[in-house]
Parts: sequence; C-alpha cells; structure tokens
Amino acid sequence: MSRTEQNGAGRRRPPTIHDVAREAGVSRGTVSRVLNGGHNVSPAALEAVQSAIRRTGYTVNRHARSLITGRSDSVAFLLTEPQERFFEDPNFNVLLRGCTAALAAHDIPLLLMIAGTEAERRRNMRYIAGHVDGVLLVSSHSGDPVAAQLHEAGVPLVACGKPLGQGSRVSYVAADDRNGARDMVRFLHGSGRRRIATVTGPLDTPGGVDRLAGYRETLTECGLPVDEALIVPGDYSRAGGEAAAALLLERAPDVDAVFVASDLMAQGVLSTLERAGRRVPQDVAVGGFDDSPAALSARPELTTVRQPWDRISAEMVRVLLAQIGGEDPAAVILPTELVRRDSA
Amino acid sequence: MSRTEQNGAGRRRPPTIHDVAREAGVSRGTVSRVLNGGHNVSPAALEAVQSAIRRTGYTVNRHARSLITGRSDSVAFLLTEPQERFFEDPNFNVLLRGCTAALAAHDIPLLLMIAGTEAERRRNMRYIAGHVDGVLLVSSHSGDPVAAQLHEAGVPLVACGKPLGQGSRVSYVAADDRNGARDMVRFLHGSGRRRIATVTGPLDTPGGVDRLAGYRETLTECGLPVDEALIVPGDYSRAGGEAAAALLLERAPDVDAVFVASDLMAQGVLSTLERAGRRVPQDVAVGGFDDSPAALSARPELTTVRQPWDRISAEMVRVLLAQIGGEDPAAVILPTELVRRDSA
DNA sequence: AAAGGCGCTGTGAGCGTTCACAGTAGAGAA
DNA sequence: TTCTCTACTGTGAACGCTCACAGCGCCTTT
Repeated sequence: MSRTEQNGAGRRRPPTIHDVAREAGVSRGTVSRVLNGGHNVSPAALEAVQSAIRRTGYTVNRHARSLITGRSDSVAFLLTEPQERFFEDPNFNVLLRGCTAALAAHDIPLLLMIAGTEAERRRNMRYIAGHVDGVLLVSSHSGDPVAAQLHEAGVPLVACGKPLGQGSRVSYVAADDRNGARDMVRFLHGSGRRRIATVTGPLDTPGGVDRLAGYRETLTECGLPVDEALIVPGDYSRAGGEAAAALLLERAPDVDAVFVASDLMAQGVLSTLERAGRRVPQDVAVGGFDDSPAALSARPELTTVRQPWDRISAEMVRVLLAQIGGEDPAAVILPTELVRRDSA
Repeated sequence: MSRTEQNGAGRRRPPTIHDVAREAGVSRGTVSRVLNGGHNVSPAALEAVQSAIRRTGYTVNRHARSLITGRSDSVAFLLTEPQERFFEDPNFNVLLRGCTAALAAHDIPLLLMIAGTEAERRRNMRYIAGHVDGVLLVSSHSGDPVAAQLHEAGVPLVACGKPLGQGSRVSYVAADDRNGARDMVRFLHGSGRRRIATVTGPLDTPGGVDRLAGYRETLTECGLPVDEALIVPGDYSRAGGEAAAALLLERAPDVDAVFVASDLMAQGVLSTLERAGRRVPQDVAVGGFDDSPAALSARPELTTVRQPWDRISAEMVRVLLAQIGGEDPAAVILPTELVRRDSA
C-alpha cells in the first residue's frame, strides 16, 4: 500500500538527493560526490550510496544542478538553412542522427532548432544565450550572420562546413571538398572523357567554391583547357540540376561528362539528359557528390563522391564538447571517397 | 567602460529578476507577475518593468523556473524506429520540421531522442521521466512497448499514427489510411483497371493494416474478387518494393495496376516493372502512398495519396499541449488527398 | 609525544525563480 | 465617518542541487 502510493500512478514527487542520503545513511554532500565522479568517497559509502540510488530509483534533477553550476548539459543543433533544402537533402538526416547518437553517449540531449525566418532566428538566439552549452551549426550560406553572432556572444560553436567569409576563429568540421572533386574529375578523365563539364553548387557556400576549385585544378593538371561554357551554376536542388543540364546541352552539345556538385542535382541532370536522348554513361558520364540515398535511387545508380557523414557528426560533437571543456577552436577536414556505380 | 564590462566579451553574469526589479523600482514579485501574464499589475508598474527588461536584456532563467514549477517547458520528439527507416523515409523530415515550428511558436524547445538500441531506449526513458513535459512519439511497430511504458508512467504523450495493439487510452494523430487507400483503388478501378494488386506495408503497423483493409473493401465494393495472389507484403523500403514487384509479376503476370502502400516502395516497383519491360502507366498503373519527395523523383512521377504532414505535426503539438494542460487524451484522424501525376 | 598531512565526512549558503501570504491604499457602501 | 472590498505590492520560504569550508580521525614524520 505504501509502496503503491510511492511508485504507482499517484505520481508522488520523485526522490531527491536527501532521500538517497537518508537511505544510505550518509549526508547530501557524500551523495553529491558520488554523483560527480566519486572522488574522496570511501568504498563503503560509495557502495551504500549506489545501492540507495538503485533502490529509490533516484535521478538527478538537472534543473537544480544547472541552476547552481551554470551549465545546462544540453546542446543545440541549429539549422539556419532555408527549409526547402532541409527537406530535400537526405544528408541532414544522417548528420542529425549521428549528432544525436554521439551526444547521447555523453548523456547530453540535443535541442533541435530551425531558424528559417527572421523571427525564428531571433527567438533561437535568445534561447541559446544562457540555456545551452554549445551549438552545432548547420548553415552554409556566407550571408548568414548567425555564426558570427554566436561566436561573438562567446557561445561554444562548431559549424558543419567551413563558414565562408568571416575570418574569425570558429570551429568547423568539413569533408575535403576540393580533393573529392579532384578525385572525380581525375576519374572521368581517366576513363577517356575530354569534354568534362561541371554543375556547381551555390558559389556562396564553401562546398560550391571548393568543388569548383578542385574541378578547375584537375582539368589544368590533366592538360585540358578550362572552358567557361562547361561551367554551369547550380543550387543543390533537383530542379536546379535539370535546368543546368538543359543550359549545358545548349552551350556545349559535345559534352561527354558532367561532374555535378550534389547527388540531388545529378538526379536532375540525369533526367534532362534522358529526355534529350543521351545515354548515360555511354554518351555522357555523370558524377555526383555526397553519396546520399539519392545516389542509389537514381537511374542509373550514381557514381559519386562519398562524404563521411558519420565521421563528420562524430567529430562535430567531439570538437564541441572539447570546446565547452575549455579547449581552443579547431578545424577538422575529413577525407572523401570515390564510389563507383553505373553513371560513369 | 562599466557598460563594456557589463555587456562585452567579459561574459558578466546575466541579469536576474532582481536586477530588473531594482532597475524598475519594484519588487521581485511584481516582475515575476509581469513575466507570467501581467495580472494584478498596475499599468505604471507594467510599463516600468517592461522597459527595465528591455534595458537590461533580461531573459528568464528557465532552470530556476523549472526547479520550482516542476515543469520543464520542453518536449521530447522520440523516435523508436530502427534507424534505417528514419534515413530512408523523407516524411520524417517534414514531420520533424512541423513539430519544431509548432512548438517554437509556444517557445517550447524540442529535444530529439532516438531510441534504436535497447540501451538508447533505457537512457531516453530515464531522461524523459522528470525532465520533459510531454512526448511526441514516432513509432509504428506494435511490438514497441515504449508507448505503454510512457503512458503508464503518466507522461503526456501523443503518438504519430494509431498505436497498434494496446487498448490503452493514448492520444494519437493519424492520416485516414483506410479512406486514402479506398480513394486510390477506386481511382484505379475508375480508369479501367481490373487486375489491381497491392504491395502492403508491414502488417504490424497501423498504416499497413488500414491501407490493406481499404484496398480489400474497395475491391469488393467495385465488384472485383479479392485475389490473394495479388496481395504482396512489403516493408516500406525501396528494396522491399523491388522484391515485391518481382514476386507479383511471377504470381500474376496479367496484373494491370498496383496500389503500393508507400512512395518509396513504389519507386522499387517502378524499377522492377521497367526492368521487366512493362510500361507505366500503359501496361501497369502504379499508385503510391505518402506524396513524399520520392513521388516527384520517381520516373514517371507518382500518382499517390497525400498525407497531410503539416497538419499532422500541428495537431500532434496541439493535442500534446492540451494534454499537458490537463485535458484528456484525444484521437485525431486527418483526411488524405489523391494526387494525380503520371504513373496512373 | 607532538606536529603535520591526508582521506573522508557533514554543514551552511546560495543559485534565480515562483508561490502563498500579508500588508497597504484607495474606492465605494453603510 | 467607518467599514469592507478590491487592486495592487512586497516578503519569506521553498525547489534540489553543488560548492567551499570546517571538522574529525588516523597515519606518518620529526
């Protein structure tokens, strides 16, 4: 009966550190020490407290703890992309999942915040300052002032992808876009292609810039001329890929390979090429970038450059936690990998 | 100089309710009343406090508030699907975005928790009890005990999709799967198809069961026999769709339409059909379900049944907040809509 | 034998709020 | 005038935790 009243549907107030202390026959202080690493606690007391915790089903009240420590033991995942891209891009799923899991291993919950509109951005900024220990930032457009604002406010911060524009020392983790692009172009060249075009990403994103740079360099390196007619701007979207391919076919009908800066755009390119009667890969080879699920759902399946999203998320969390712990900002660049399938 | 020290990079401790009270020339109590609705506060005091808040840049310390109120003013989005589905299914993005936005409007942050493994599940359960005001649950498999556990623990809870199996009164929001399926089958029949097959979802999910039920009913209603050879089980994955279609062609080569219980599976069906030399929609009409981005990236573009994800997320949040506010659990079923494209 | 150090323990204070209560002043009713 | 009621205001006491400090034995050293 009293048991039922304590644990049953009655929703009794949860046990506190006092209850545990009484149950274990020690003081609050000792329980607290056990909770925070167990230093300077005798083996007997340690055992007594741990057993009492188990018996009472005690869980630390994080609000009370945060109130005094000033830490919140939580982290925000902040997305400042316009929402469309979030929907379309399957990479975010992987990234989000990875970050959640990596944080969970440290018992740190992830707060998801999306700042599409200006109002949302303001709200999130207000929330973050003082309510969150650090921020995992996903925002590639250089016009985005969020990174600078957070950095200035002294909030520990790790960006996914190199924050373009500002020279300020903010941490980031990124795939090696430039070398990934080089691998792909080198591969296309190696398979005999000579009129290699590219559909770029937005040129106000580091990915867009670096992949294009890799493309240019490799062409020169291979002794091919860099023909500006073969360089078509894209926006990472499927529709953008379709339009870019149409423009490309018009400007350079003799194209025999396209390096597309994202898989989603590559899908669009494939679709335009098909409608134009070009066979892939026989007439035109198509190389993507990301190795997202879109690469597998494309027909033919995409030869692409794999971004190591699992490692990226793990590194982002590692760097962020280190920074929260007082270490200096850091930049991490992770290698990509060429994945051969059917489109090139 | 003193200003700089207070607001600059020095990271002074943030203003508290005391600072605001002093600045406004009132007491803590009055400031608190302003913060919580402003009842029983004179216009003069209200104005003074609001101005003081603006001048000091005060933000309420949610930890302190939570400590005394017992509320956390946060909500968990709990995903107990095995991770693969989360990655593949573009619907989750829309749902997640919708929930985040709807909660943000109430200034409530969303904690993302993923419980793929048993360890993760235990950790999350421990966290949820006492740290979160309510849970938005995404988990369709009936074997999942999480819903029951949470409900028993008295945690306000809204499931996405009807929790199968347990009769317990837990809130949920779902699309009208049965009627959606009926609309599609009726449409296929109306366009002259007579050998209408179906690839089902997993039959331990409510969506799988109800869509199949709608299929069966409508066939009978249209005076068509229900041929068990035309009913092939699927698993909501693209690969599952490919396999199901292969099996179907073997069992019933004369099939002239397929109602597929998800767009992703429909992509797989399309791909198998193409390889088998069947033209879509001329030889075989294909209808999907979800109207996810996958429907648009399919070739031909999928005729499908649109699930109102934006409304689903909004309703989930509404029902959850109502329940946190003390109202009774509720079930909400939202209508679907047939979207005509090229595959049927 | 006294002094010093070390390992362990308990205690008080305080983190920033909200809530219940008590108190004040002014308006209206008797 | 006096009383009551209402609208507003201020004050102490929590909420559950961590942290700094002081105290107490006990072992080692001089």
